[in-house]
Amino acid sequence: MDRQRRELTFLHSRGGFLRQSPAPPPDQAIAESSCSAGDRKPPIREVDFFSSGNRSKLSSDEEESKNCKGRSTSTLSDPGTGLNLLSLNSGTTAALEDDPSNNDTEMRMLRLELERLHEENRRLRSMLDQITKNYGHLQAQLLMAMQKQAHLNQREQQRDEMTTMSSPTKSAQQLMDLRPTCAAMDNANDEEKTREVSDSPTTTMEVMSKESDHIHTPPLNHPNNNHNIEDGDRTSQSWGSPKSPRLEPSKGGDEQLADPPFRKARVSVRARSEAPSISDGCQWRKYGQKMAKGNPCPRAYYRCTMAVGCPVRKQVQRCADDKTILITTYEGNHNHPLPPAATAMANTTSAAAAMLLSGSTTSKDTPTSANPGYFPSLPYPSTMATLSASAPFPTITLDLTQNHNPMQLFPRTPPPASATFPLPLHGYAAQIMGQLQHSMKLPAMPLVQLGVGQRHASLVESVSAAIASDPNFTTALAAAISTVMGGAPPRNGPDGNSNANNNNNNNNSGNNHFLPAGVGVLPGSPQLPQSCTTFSTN
DNA sequence: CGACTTTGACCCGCGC
DNA sequence: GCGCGGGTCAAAGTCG
Repeated sequence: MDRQRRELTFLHSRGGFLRQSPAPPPDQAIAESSCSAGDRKPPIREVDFFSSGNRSKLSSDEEESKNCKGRSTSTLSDPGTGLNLLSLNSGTTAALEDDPSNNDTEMRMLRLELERLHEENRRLRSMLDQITKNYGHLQAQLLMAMQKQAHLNQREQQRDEMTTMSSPTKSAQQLMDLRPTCAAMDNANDEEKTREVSDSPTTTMEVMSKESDHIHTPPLNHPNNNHNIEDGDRTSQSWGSPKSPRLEPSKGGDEQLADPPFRKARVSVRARSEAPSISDGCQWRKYGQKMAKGNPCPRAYYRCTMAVGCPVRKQVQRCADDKTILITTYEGNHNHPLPPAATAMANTTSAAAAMLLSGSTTSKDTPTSANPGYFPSLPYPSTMATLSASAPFPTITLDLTQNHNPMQLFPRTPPPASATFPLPLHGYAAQIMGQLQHSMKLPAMPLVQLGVGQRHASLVESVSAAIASDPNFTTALAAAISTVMGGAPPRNGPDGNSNANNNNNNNNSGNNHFLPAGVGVLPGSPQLPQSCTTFSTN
């Protein structure tokens, strides 16, 4: 646990890199085999760490490097472990220098081997860069295609409604209802987006974020949409507040507005916490509290105040059955950089939301409401991650309250071939899975980029299987959350979340571990597509 | 004084 | 149409 915490802390501090790095290669398991299980380190992290010139990690890993010394020679001979081998360089070099018995020939061979591995590493990294670029281009193209399709559908429906509706006021309302998405789908915007995609030197994730904003919410940072920032309190209604009628026309009508990217998903996380709150690193302001039916504990409503107009909200409530369980709900996408402490949670839950949304694409017509498990036929325990499309929102529940033994909980049957984590999951999910793989020390899950045509169907199964079948996912998620919770001393920092007068369980959560500006901040993550993280009330 | 919490009122969707 | 419940608003109060 301490190790996981340390790694996650490191992940936070190295957030910028991690978010720009694709998921670990499938041969990670092979690469990790060069050290004993206890010495395993995510190899790609090490490589990038080396290249980034950050030496502090060296000292922290000095002991592990020493542990690897004895094995360095034999390990070096494995050409398939190039990435990881570089992490042993210091130990290897030290071993070579410390042992005068090595003859020159052996030294030369080892150095040659080292150089070869360096070269191979460079080659692999360039390949990785290329793949990342291609991936970004494909994502952009896919999104643009989806947007155009949605735009066409919208215009069709708009035309239909204009002809069928006799009431002028109703028609006007319809037009208003469609405003957010129509504005986002404007041709001018399309052109601009095209330019963004093709010309912008931003990272893939940044492109994705911009695209997501165009799709799901009026782009908050768009000069033509400043009203959304100024009108921040209303943003939730404009992008589909539960009580908002604006997106309701999709109900019972065409499925165009129910297109997955426009649907609102929830990610529900149940976490056991004696503390009054879960510190997720964000800054929240309480704007309401209600007594929910069937629960003696009030439900508190919070709004993200880290940026003006940030549409993210969360609900916090204790479980009626077990008051040590905190059920917290996040909704919406941050429109601002997140501190590292918040990034882990945001990324994880966004990934879960993305999974859910992707999965709900093809299953929206299936009767899932009464079924707590989205895929009841799965042969895996689904107690830790449950997908549900129950009204009004599809919800994914991550139950972190159960004390799972990762060894025992490995799927009784091997995951099906589809239990992969497709990259098109908005990128982040794959990254997070990569991170989780690191922290879970799992054999690498194959990351398969599916073709667009087979995306959704496979996605549903893949994601569900990946989550439901792999308790380590939520175990690592729990580790991440416990890092946030445990690593955050109960203080009322600059976030201003003073709970002294909070006589309820409304925890607010706000302790921020702010780093200097830009350090470890994920530029893209706040705009994750439909990242609605819900600590659900079930 | 600004930021935050509290809390009653209000809005809206939904079911009957 | 009405009532219920979830979600939000906004004025008043609190705190540092």
